Amino acid sequence: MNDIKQFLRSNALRPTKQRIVIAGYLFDGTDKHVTAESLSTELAKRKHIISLATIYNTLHDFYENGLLKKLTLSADRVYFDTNTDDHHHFYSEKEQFLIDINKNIKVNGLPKTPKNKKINKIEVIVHLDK
Amino acid sequence: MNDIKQFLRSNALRPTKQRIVIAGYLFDGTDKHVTAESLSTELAKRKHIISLATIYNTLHDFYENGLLKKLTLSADRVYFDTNTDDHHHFYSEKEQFLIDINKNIKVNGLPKTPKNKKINKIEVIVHLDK
DNA sequence: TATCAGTTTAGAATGATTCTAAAGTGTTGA
DNA sequence: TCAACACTTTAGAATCATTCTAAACTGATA
Repeated sequence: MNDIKQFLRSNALRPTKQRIVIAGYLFDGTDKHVTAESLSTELAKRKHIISLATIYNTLHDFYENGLLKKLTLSADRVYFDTNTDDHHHFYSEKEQFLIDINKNIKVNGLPKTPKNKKINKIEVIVHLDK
Repeated sequence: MNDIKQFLRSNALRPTKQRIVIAGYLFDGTDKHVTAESLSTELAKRKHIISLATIYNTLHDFYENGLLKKLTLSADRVYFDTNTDDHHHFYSEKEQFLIDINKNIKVNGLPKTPKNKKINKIEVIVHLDK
């Protein structure tokens, strides 16, 4: 609890009740993939009712501070990943199935980066099913 | 024109005025990336006013028939690619910058596919800038 | 050429996300 | 300790890409 407060402060985020609850859930030591909706549902189960607006705000605040990764898996919703290490994903849109690939993947044969551009990240998505 | 009709028929798509115009634009021999919106704008420039609903319908019809690839680049809109070969992309969300990587990319070190699943496709997105 | 299934379309509906502006709350300095 | 203020939260409205609806239209076929 105080760890969480410190953790938020150290990321220049005021430790409000809501952020403490959300951070407590997200950063409990196990990797998680969430959407605004799934996070809301999960917190509601735990009797923490936080407005969707705040959930969106908080996910973005955490993302802006590098505490979450944003995943681009399908065009209909945004996923956030608590595992911020370089890693990739197996994904089945049909089944909303999403698992980390933590093994060291190598992408070989990339052409040179376009002029005046820098690579921000390389995302490998292994789509399952169709 | 008759080629286009034949082309559509051979894909079990009735060659309507609208589909002929859209196919004529999309499959003119140069690779293209479009969204429903950009396609609509591009056709309007050519004095072809086609309803957005039809543009969405047609893009999906073409996609379902394997004439287009669907790209998952950002969560706010769907991109379609006339290049249906296996290939990947450089992408800058900020600049709406999108180019094909046609070189033979190899992804090494993938773990084994989850039980009872089959890989549909592997998508590599090289994100530029942030 | 009449018929009908397949298409197109305007406009409404949907659903994720963002915005607004008013009320609430950490933080800080005295 | 507390006043004051900047930062947050929130309900509800707004936005925007996309899908749906159901009525009008049009290729294909006999």
